[in-house]
Amino acid sequence: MTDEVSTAPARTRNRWGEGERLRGEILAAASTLLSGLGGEDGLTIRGVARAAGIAPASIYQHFADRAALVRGLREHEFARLRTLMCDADARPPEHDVVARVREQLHAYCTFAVGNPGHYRLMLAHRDPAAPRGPLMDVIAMLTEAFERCADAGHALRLPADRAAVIVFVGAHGRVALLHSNPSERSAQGVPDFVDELVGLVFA
Amino acid sequence: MTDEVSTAPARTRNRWGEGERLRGEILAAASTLLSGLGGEDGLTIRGVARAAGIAPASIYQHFADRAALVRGLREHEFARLRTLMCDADARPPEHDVVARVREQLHAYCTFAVGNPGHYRLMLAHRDPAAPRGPLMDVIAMLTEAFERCADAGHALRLPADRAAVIVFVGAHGRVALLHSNPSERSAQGVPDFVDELVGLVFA
DNA sequence: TGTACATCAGTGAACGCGCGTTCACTGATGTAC
DNA sequence: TGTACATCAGTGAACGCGCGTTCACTGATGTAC
Repeated sequence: MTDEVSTAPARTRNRWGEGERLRGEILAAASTLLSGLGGEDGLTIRGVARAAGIAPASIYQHFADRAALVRGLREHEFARLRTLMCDADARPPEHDVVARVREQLHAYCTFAVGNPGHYRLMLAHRDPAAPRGPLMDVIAMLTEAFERCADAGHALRLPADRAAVIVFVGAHGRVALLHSNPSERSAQGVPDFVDELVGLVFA
Repeated sequence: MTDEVSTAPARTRNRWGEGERLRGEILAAASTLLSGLGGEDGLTIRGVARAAGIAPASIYQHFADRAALVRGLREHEFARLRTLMCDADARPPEHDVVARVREQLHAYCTFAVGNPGHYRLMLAHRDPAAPRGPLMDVIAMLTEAFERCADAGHALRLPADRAAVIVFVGAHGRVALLHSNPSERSAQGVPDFVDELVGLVFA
């Protein structure tokens, strides 16, 4: 049993004008912490401070309170997800529109499966200010992708926006179920499920 | 602002041999409490005791610890859900097998939409002892219902068990999304979504 | 029928803990003159 | 170039709080004789 305190080896402070760097380190530490956690709970100011090797009080120079920290982390992770999905969309040949929608969804699922804590945080949070928030971006990306499919002659059984919602919701359900049941180690079932679902929306 | 302590008006204790009744009262109080909550967190021993009008220590006569209380509540709610789904299945004329599968799903969604806290508790919990737990019962019911449809000549685009999983996962995803986004007040979207989904699995 | 005792339902007070947050501080690094 | 001062990054110690859990208890109700 190692002493966790002693493993943090006297962090050297940032130089003048580089105080903002700690903000990034705090988010990184919180992100790491979240990986070993089920969700937002357990993500405490003190815990993040421990993980970052700083004093709890130091966090308040960059985040007004715990809620602000969680908000910051949430935006941070949404940005990451968007990047992953864009990359995935660009991976197949441009004309293979069906492969592109599949890749987007697989990227989404890979992120969700690989980062349960982050995923929960991103979806479970309620922000009265931003009603649907960044999730709409994801659905919009999928809607566009399905529209491209329809334009390319791949007939849909529903309007593109409905198809996007159905597939997104299905993927979310599948992942959420996987997360709520860790004994189901076969994350492999997820892409298969998604492909099955995508198959259903095409005529 | 009323004093919450004074509103609990000197509970009269149960009579000899009726000590088990308090167990039910505790579960009922916890259930009520959960209705006003997002999930398991905030469901505290002390909070439940307050809601039930008893001393925190009294809970330990019926539940070994907080985990046992949560477990008890969970089983309690799963039993409720199963009953609702069975009732729903029996509502349409027996030969209308498609209506019966729809009704089951609507019952499921109605419960989930109307009881966010309970629903989260039921799905989010991890019990290494019972790998998939009572959720499998639900999926088994749906599989049976789809098999009845297939037998009655309503052709499926997938095997009955896959159809059940797809539809269940989709419904779960839809509900989970509704819960994570309380500004979406139109719970009406849920049954429509489910019907859309059911429509997709039939040829 | 009394009466001593066992059993039951439930409690009050205390414990140690980790939490979020505040506040006055320390010491290094930059700037003005 | 020195030196006084401002600014920065970050801290240590303390606060009050609600939590889970324990333990010795209280008082009512049943049972044995």
